Amino acid sequence: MDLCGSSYYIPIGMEQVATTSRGRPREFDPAQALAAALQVFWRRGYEGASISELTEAMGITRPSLYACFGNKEALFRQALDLYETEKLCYVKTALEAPTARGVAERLLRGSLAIQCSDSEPQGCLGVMSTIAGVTEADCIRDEVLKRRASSNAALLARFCQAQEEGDLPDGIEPDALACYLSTVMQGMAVQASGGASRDTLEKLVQTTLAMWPGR
Amino acid sequence: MDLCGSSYYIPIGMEQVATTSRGRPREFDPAQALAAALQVFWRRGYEGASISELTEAMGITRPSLYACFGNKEALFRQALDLYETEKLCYVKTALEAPTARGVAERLLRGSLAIQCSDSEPQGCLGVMSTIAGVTEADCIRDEVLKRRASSNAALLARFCQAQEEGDLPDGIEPDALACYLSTVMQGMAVQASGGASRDTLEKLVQTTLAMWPGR
DNA sequence: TTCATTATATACCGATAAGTATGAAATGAA
DNA sequence: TTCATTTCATACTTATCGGTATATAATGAA
Repeated sequence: MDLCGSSYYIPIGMEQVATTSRGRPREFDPAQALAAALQVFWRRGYEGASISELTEAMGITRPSLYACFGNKEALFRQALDLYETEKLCYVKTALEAPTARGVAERLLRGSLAIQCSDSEPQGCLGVMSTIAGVTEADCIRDEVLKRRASSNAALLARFCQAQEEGDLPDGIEPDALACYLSTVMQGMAVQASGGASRDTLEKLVQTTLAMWPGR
Repeated sequence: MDLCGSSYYIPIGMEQVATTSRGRPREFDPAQALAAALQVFWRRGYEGASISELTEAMGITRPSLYACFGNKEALFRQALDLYETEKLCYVKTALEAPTARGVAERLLRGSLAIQCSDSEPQGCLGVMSTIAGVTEADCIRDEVLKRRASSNAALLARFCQAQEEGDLPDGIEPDALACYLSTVMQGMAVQASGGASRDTLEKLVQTTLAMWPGR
């Protein structure tokens, strides 16, 4: 796979900036095409998204897709990257909340906001990609699980800090709480995928917070 | 589609019992074959399970599958029926617990037991089938959502009763609690699909119960 | 035995999947 | 202009999908 030349993603360690290309100029914007691909993966899942559907949504031809993004799997990874930076950025700020309960509230509300957008698919791309593809590309599943694990680690670290600050509910360990909160968020994604309304999920967030000891 | 004669599933309203057939006798046990099919659907999801994989696991040929079960979708529905009667039977007894908290505990533990079997796939067939197939056979998704809704209705009814008995946590409505509990169980299924260990899920159940007000 | 009936095995069908070969078109460099 | 380079458009490849046609084998009934 040759990703040199004027390819969109500049190989690591190339001293020569690849913005000035020599041959025929590309007629589409890779960033825009990738955003369109993300929407398709988000709606259909990895296996459910066919190359034909992707190219149509991206407004490019099949060989252009392969030349620019490598193959379906590589395209999906790049879509995942975009999803993380654009949609999961709320996680970082959520972890900066002053209390453990505040972290939970920000995470739940952030998750709600993504999954109930009127203009975007319902549900969570990550949850879809681990569940849907129990068979499929195992590497896809592993990739998503790896990213999820790193996110969980950050949450765990935050709750460890909370424990030191005496900020956790009685008798609950940081890892247990992190796992619990992740689970609720993943359950929320399942609800959203199933077509749950924004009101339903709003109420779900409220209920979860109501169950959280020590308002 | 002709399902008469000695077919396994006797058409409704046939006065003539179909157990005594006339032609060549079937060489496999439909119930056993269906159980094998369930395992495949459970591991792979509806779309992920190919007819070839199904027939191999069922130990029958392709035309036998179609003759006996109709088609892939009909086979899946029958597998769902089997899943409900064999794997989801714990729901019924769970609802008979004396307190709302007892209902939750039985549901969570029952769910745990299914999803952590050593001999069977991890995760929940129902959750897989709604998430995985956001694209795929919409009718499959709708079917599973319909069954889930009926199960949710039963849970809601039980929590309404609990409310009358003054058995609900303060300030929490029956529908909110039912939705919350369903969500946690669905999140558990996501965790299980992702390979979470039995210990992890045990702890998750404990944490969820610890969050439940009023021991 | 003869025949209608049902199940089996094999080989096939059209559709679609992911991925690619090939030649024309558009650029910068020489 | 000439040429190496890169993109684009069309058409193709191989594999697999769900589903079926067809012929043969095994049974009960007449």
